Amino acid sequence: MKASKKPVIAAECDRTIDIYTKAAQIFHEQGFDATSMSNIAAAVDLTKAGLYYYIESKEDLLFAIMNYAMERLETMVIEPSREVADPEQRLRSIIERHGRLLTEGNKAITILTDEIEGLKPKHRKQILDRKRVYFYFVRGTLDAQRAEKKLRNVNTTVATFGLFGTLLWLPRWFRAEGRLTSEEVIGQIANIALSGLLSTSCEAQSA
Amino acid sequence: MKASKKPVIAAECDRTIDIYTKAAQIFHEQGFDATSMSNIAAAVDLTKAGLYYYIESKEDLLFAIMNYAMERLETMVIEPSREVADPEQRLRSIIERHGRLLTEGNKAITILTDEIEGLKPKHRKQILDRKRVYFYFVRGTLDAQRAEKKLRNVNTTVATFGLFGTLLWLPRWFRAEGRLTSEEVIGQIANIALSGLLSTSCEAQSA
DNA sequence: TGAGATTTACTGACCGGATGGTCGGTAGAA
DNA sequence: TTCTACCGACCATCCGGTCAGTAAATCTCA
Repeated sequence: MKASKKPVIAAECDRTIDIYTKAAQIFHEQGFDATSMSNIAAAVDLTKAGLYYYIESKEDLLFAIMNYAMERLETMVIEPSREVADPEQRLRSIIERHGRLLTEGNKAITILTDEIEGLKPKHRKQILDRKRVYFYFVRGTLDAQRAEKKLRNVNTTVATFGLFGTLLWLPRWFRAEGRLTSEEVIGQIANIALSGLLSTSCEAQSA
Repeated sequence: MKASKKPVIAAECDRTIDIYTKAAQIFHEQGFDATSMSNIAAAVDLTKAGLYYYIESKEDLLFAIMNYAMERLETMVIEPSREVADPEQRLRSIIERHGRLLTEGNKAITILTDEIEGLKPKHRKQILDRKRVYFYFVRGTLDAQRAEKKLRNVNTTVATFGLFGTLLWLPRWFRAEGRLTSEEVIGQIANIALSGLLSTSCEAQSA
């Protein structure tokens, strides 16, 4: 018999999580296509054949990583932010929580944006559908600001993608060993984004 | 004898430009590693062997595309913007010109950000060095705003990367067939960025 | 002008190596 | 004895790249 009793839902046993994390790390460094299964196997102290005891295929591994990352995004960014009633504070919560996820060590979350092309169409659609929910949630938060007449005169779709650009670019340049801590950087980004989008606080509060 | 008398400077004959453009398009769609040389050859109506009459290697093709893209960035964004004396107007010029390059048809410019890992270290360093010049140019423009006390209380490095994120994310979502024209989108992005970074115009002027 | 030489632009067939994936087997725990 | 976790060896396929050869265009010079 082959692996994965619960094929997709992620977060099974210790070993599986370890494989996801290490694989995500390597995919992040080298890219999905440039990474061989032997690479990953070696990183988790297995042979390639041993690795296939835990996963079904390379594409399946990528899909599992992305599902794992989506779960983290949902539980650590979306769900807590939904609880925030005030739209401005909700926006700040989204930026800060998503920023934290992107700057912490686990690279699964960056795979989510960089390697969708590696998925088969069916799996890709599943992930994109889940991402779309997040997109609408953020855009809806901006629309709510518009209702309160706090939003500048901008198209909310453009504003949302603009914000995502700034956020998702973070892992490409942020270094934990650098001069600024992740909290400092995230705070600054939140301030820039909020003052770029909202007309209320002409000088945003400091982090 | 093999190809390329002027090996790297790009923009040789018609056919070479055609190859660069088509290859950039396919690299953009499928990724560098996922694209085979036969793919590219077929797209320009050649056999793989015929393609190698024009290029030296796959990596060399990527490098040529990136040099070509850097040249366009330098002549169409950096050089004209250097002429703009006022820092705020210079920043707007950078955003608008770079935005235009990113939303027009030629995909070479997006390869520049997405496929650096495909280059050999030596070539990668050359491209990164050239990119760094651009980075310092933009950050310098923000520093100039600070000197004029028009910049909000933000770290200019964070602000620069934040701006790059918004810009470089553009080609991932913008569709020329969509509701908004590229000029409208670029104008909105410029307004958001300028009001996010500068404290002068609390409501930025419309495009 | 035109016959022969050379160059340009290209092809089909081929090669070594790497890759994703499989399979029969096995040590040790339960 | 059965099941879990794993390995060494193997396979078909594909990929980047090469090479010998060639049709047509271009040049050379009597």
